[in-house]
Amino acid sequence: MTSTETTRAPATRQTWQRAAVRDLMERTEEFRTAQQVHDLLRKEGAKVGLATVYRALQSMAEADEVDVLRTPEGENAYRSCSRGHHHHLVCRSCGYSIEIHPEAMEQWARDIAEEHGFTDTGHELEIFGLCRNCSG
Amino acid sequence: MTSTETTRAPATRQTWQRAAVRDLMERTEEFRTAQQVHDLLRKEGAKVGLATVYRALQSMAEADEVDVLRTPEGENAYRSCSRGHHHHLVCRSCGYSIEIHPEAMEQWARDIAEEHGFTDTGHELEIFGLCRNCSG
DNA sequence: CTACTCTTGATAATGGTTCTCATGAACGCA
DNA sequence: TGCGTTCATGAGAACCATTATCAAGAGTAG
Repeated sequence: MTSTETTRAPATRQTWQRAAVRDLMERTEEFRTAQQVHDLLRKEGAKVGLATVYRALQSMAEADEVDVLRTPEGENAYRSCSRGHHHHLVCRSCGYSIEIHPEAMEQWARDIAEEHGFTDTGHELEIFGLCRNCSG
Repeated sequence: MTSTETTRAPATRQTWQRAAVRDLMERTEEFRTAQQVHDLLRKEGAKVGLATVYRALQSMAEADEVDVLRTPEGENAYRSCSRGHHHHLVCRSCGYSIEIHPEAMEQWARDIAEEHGFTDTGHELEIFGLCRNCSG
């Protein structure tokens, strides 16, 4: 908070690696794990380190540029998403997913929590199933 | 695969280790990880192996005797619970939790999924917050 | 009691994620 | 444009929860 206008947040540095990760994420519809992203980038010829992919996805998640989802296997999966809080309907076979915005459920969750004296609440909801393609 | 009527399900054998785990779980209200259960048992003087605790909790989860919950840190937490499908309201500070039975939400989740052509759906919902004690 | 088989448990292996740290690249500034 | 500071990178090690291994021990049926 100095008087000069140099008070900008450290602002993550712009590297081609981060750009590559962002670009890849914006080109795909499905959830991808860090390792998958890493593999895909290597296949495209981008020699990006695994740790870097992890870091990039992490900071993108913090910036709400991608959504994080913990798979039943315990891996973190990421997908580029619209801003704001929302949830997903995910195909457990192919990973195809749809964003859902359950305002009613959100309100209900808050109410339930408050009824029991809980504060500072958040929630996580995932609906899994088989999409039309995979169930046919 | 003999022809004799020995085809009964193996029926988990009754050991004091499994009994100890079950007993401990029934005495607690909060979610516990396998490692916590293991530590607690050792403190009580029960020399139970870690792998055994994992196995016991796993089979109890399959039998719906305990609920499984994946913590944000990626660990599995277990808590004895009533039978049937339900969700939890969990204090992120002390682990105190309340079962919730959101029939309305369940129906809504099914509807959303079907609307998008998804079949064989399931869902996971956890509401986290601070309980009265921890937020005071 | 015996025999058979499942369970146990110490330890190794697994696998996703994070840490380490030397090297290299970005950015601010002149 | 050149310099220096500082942050990002990446290869590999470390971490840590969980699972597999397998010999030894305990349950159970007969």
